[in-house]
Amino acid sequence: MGNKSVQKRQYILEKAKGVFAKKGFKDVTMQDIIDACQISRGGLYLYFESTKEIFLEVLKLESEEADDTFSKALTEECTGADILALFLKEQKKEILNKEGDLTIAIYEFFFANKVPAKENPVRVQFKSAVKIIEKLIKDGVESGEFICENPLGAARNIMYVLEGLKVCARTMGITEENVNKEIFYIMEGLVSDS
Amino acid sequence: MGNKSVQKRQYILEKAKGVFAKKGFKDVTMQDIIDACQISRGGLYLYFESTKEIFLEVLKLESEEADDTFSKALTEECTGADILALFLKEQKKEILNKEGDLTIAIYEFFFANKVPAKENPVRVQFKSAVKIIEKLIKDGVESGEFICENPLGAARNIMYVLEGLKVCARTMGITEENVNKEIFYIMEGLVSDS
Amino acid sequence: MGNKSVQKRQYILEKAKGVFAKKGFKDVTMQDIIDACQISRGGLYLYFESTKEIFLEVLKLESEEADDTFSKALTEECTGADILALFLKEQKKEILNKEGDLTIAIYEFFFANKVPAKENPVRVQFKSAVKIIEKLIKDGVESGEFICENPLGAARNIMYVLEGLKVCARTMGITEENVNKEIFYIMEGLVSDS
Amino acid sequence: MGNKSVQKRQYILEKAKGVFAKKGFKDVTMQDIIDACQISRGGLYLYFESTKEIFLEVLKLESEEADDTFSKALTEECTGADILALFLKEQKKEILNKEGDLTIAIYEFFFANKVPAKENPVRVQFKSAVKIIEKLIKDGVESGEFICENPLGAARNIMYVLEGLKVCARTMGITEENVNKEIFYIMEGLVSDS
DNA sequence: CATGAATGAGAGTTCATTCAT
DNA sequence: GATGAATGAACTCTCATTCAT
Repeated sequence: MGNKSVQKRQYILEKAKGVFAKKGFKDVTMQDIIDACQISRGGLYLYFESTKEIFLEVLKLESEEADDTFSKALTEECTGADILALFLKEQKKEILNKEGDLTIAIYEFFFANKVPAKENPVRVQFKSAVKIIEKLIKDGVESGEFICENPLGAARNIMYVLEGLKVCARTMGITEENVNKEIFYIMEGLVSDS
Repeated sequence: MGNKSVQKRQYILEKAKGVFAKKGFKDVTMQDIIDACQISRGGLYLYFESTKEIFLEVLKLESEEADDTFSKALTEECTGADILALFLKEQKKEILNKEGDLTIAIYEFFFANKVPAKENPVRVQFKSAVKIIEKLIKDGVESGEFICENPLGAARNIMYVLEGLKVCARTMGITEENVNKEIFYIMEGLVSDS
Repeated sequence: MGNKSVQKRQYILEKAKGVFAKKGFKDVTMQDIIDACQISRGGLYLYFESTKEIFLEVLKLESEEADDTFSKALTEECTGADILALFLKEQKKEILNKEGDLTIAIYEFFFANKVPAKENPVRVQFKSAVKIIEKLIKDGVESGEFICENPLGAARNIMYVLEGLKVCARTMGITEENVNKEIFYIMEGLVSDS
Repeated sequence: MGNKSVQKRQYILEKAKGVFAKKGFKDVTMQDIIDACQISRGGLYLYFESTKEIFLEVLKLESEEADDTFSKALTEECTGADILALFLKEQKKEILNKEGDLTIAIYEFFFANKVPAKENPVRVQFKSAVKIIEKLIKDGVESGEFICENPLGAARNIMYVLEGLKVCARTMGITEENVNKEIFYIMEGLVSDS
């Protein structure tokens, strides 16, 4: 149902995003969102009927924004290596930004909610990132910046490392230096090959 | 507290482990553990006062067992490459074994409970694994099986990839083939270097 | 209040009647009636301020219609026995028609809402039915169709039996045969007297 | 589960019975029963999980008690006519006792909860009452106190009249005189037959 | 007149935690 | 030591009722 005021809906989703960023998924109650939005119980239920529904909507918004950011980056005049470096820098921020992004909430949610592969936004985003990185590496190889015999394998390796860093940052703690080292290791592997 | 019967304590921890493996951390209630152990409410509280405490004790047991397994493997007469392959095979099993190990519980727990680095068992285990892999690679290089200029970097890379695979397996689903490809990519990087 | 559009008022009452027939009285919410009428919340409150008020209005309409039906039957050229048989046949239908009439709603309503005897529509209808049946029996006696020393008593007995059948049909279930037997027992008592 | 203290269970059922007698079935909340019992929320849920379950248990108790009363009456040395008169007197009390018995609650409950015929306690009790009345009439006929060609029909007629009286008493109000008249009409039909 | 978003009281349910036995 | 009944805070969800537009 294309219910109620669109602005309020957006407003709720924004506030809810903040809550999920702060508390993950499982600990978030409708009450938390009510408090964050300063609205009434019934008011919230008018728009959404569970934290699950709200979370999925938040994710939808997020992925749209992410797509925009990515497209913008790609349209700018840069070499593959530049863009990859930029991408990794962004990822570094995300990896280290322990409170304030949805990573933990996403993990918690998808641990508990099995979603068919094709509709799984995490998977979709992962796969599209792999593809883009592969493309960037290929560009870099063509322009002579990179040396790489298996761009797809390298792209996947990069994505899994980033995912590993993200989860380690949130379970065991990680320093910026740790991340730098990994990124350096990755770039090194692409630049020289000996 | 050197409390009560040690056997019962162990018994509770074993049963609790099964519960955590099945339900993660956050969804586990004291009642779940009571049911699994077939003991009384008060009986459980006599030994532990929260799921958190129980979980940490379960982890302690786990890491001791893990250490044992590792040591045993290392004492056997094998080349570095063999042991690494064996290790990766074990990891593969763990990555794909989506239900029945503590991975999700561990993630959920450490997302929510920040533990000082040195006492953080996940971190401790991660670091020790890195060290061992580094050693194995060095051995492999010495024996001519591997070519690697930066064994520590490679070891860390491997561990982050494995962590990435583990978390991806539980959030977006992963096939055995996916894991095989990643492991192959890693081994390939160690064997050939061109 | 000679409020607003009379048509809309009637329209709401008709739709509401359907809702009460389906759900009884207590389970009906203003939302149910809103949905049935496809009008707005505020729109409904403009005409009625509670399900109670709506229900009483629905009953008023009903009893008017019932009176009409009865009068029509009485004006037709029939013997008392014929009309009584016709009346009982109608009652049989009502007794067995478990979903789709207001019986349950009426019971639920008047269980909870004590209404002064003279204004109580159920009572009014009951008493008028008794009077009519009494008249029919007297007619039947006069014409030699019936034998009955106490027409008023018989009329009351008939009405209580019918009421008993109605309530039993809705609490314990009743077959058509059960009803037939009772009606037969009643008619038998009027026809023969031995 | 043969849970917890039997006394407390009985205690709750007794108090709950009072609540149902006072408020019917649908209006009774768990809170009402909590208040009546002066126990905690969780305490109540320890024994019962819904008003429906509680109500069914209350009914069970009731029917056991009713059976006892009946048996006792039957074992006493009385003629059929005496016992029938006694039974009708009891029924009169029940019919007029508008607040304080479960009649309304029973109606409300079974309007909304269709129960398989054989398990339906209302039906069971109704049928057994019919049988007993039939027996009493037969006894009366044998001893010459009654004249009746169709004891079963008469018994059913009596039960439906009583049911009708009960429901009318609760929807439209009924005086003791009304009930007396009906009982007199019934007894009259059994004694004389002209 | 009419709309429907917004409110908040209140019902249902679950669980960590305590404590008398 | 061990038991499990009892407590009450916290959550989810629903609805009658109001009110700005």
